[in-house]
Amino acid sequence: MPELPEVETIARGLTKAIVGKTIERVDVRLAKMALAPAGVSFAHALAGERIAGVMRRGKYAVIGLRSGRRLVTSLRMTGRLVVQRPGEPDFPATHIALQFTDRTRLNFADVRTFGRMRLVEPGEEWELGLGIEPFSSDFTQEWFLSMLSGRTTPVKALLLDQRRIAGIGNIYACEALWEAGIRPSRPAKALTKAAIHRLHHAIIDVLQRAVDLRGTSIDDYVDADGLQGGFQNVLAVYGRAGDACHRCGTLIVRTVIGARGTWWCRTCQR
DNA sequence: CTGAGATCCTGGGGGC
DNA sequence: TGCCCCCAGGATCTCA
Repeated sequence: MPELPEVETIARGLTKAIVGKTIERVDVRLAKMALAPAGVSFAHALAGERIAGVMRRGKYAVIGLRSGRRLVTSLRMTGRLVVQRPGEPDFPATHIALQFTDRTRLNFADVRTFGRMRLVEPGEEWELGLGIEPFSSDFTQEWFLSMLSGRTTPVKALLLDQRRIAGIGNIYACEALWEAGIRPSRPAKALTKAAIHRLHHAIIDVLQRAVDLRGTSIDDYVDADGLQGGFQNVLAVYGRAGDACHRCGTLIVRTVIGARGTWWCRTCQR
């Protein structure tokens, strides 16, 4: 599932690969994945546009266009944005293909077809309700403390809520809670100030280490060049049910919180 | 405001 | 070994 580190890696790769290129035509093979504008106008609106830059916001990849419009892409679970060179076959399950004038293509592929692209007009607010960036100066210990305070919700569910913090998904929520030594089901208001500070630090640390390793490739994720990340090799808990905790040797367990698989250590996370 | 549940899909895993 | 069935999972919406 592409989360902040994966989308950041994709955005950086796309910056190198497609900035300055001009879109010649767009093939929308699965209409529902081009959310707006609906119908053929999506492809028509993009034809002739030039790529100005690529950035990330939360788990969204934002492709900036010379006109000031932005192509906002949500990858959901299995979406991929991969650049194809001339002569290379389309990536499997490509549902939207941006063909550039130099014959390279940007393929938006998604086996489960949950991903979406949306063309946003200049000045149009698309990120209303999206929470703060973990790497921004807004993500302070004080803000985090007040966000968690008084809530009976399991702390893990709050980490996954994109309206509060943008970019954390299931993998990095599990990993950060392990690093901070906090039980994922713990009601947020039951955390000590010291624990909240540890978690704040762990979130930034885990996300930064994952960005440095170009993301986590478990099932589907690959970067803009089709390459896998490296963080799957250093995961502490995610997907490790039955394996020994790196810290204490206790076997990692999998439980369900908020309908999400949750991996953690019963000994070091309290 | 908050939480629960449904929805969308399909590859892959589990069960028999 | 082979086949069928079930279901995870992010964002969004509805409902209590």
